[in-house]
Amino acid sequence: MKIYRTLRQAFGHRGWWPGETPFEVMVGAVLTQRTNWGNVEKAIANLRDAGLMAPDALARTEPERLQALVRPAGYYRQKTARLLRLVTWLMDRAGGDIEALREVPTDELRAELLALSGIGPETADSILLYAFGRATFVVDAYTKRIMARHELIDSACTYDELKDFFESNLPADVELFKDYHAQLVELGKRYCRTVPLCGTCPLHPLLGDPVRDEEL
DNA sequence: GTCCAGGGCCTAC
DNA sequence: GTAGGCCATGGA
Repeated sequence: MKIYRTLRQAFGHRGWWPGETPFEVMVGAVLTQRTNWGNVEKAIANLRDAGLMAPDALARTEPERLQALVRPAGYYRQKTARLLRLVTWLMDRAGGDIEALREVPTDELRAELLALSGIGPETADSILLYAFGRATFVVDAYTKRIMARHELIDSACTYDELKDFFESNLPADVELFKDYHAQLVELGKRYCRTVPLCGTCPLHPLLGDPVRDEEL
């Protein structure tokens, strides 16, 4: 927990995923794919203003209308199709009620989400962690970049390998996983965009001190 | 004007 | 199995 403690000390608790409801978090997870969050917020506001931030209403919306609302988030044709598939799944599976999925095992839900075209590992795990409250670690571009730059992982490792690396070396705690991922994104945004290895990065002082798996 | 964001899919070798 | 192209908008 050395890395986590260091980040948390630097940035404070983040907890993080903007969204008024679990359903909005789920929608945001699709809209934010390869997209700046500022653009996602515009699309979310459009959906909210149109009264479509609810599973049943969204599922019944015409694709053409949805495309116009989702447009600011980019890739709007793809994202419209992805949102409709996701919300249709939620309606079919649980009548649109995320709470009703409470008894379903996480692995099962993950497999069902991944089976939807347009929902890959990161989007599925974001939904599981931040919308469904499951202890699933989310790996994103920042996570991989940060871990590789600090030579904690092989830069060629896969999504699942990196996810397992975190999950097998941390207690399976939802709040910890949420905040840890948020911390890594914050670090990535501030220090890990262009500079290969930045001396002012809060993790920098740890480098002389070999970081072992259990010190994640 | 150029770069690129909290991915994922499809196609070619 | 993996590299490369494609999807699209808006802010720096």
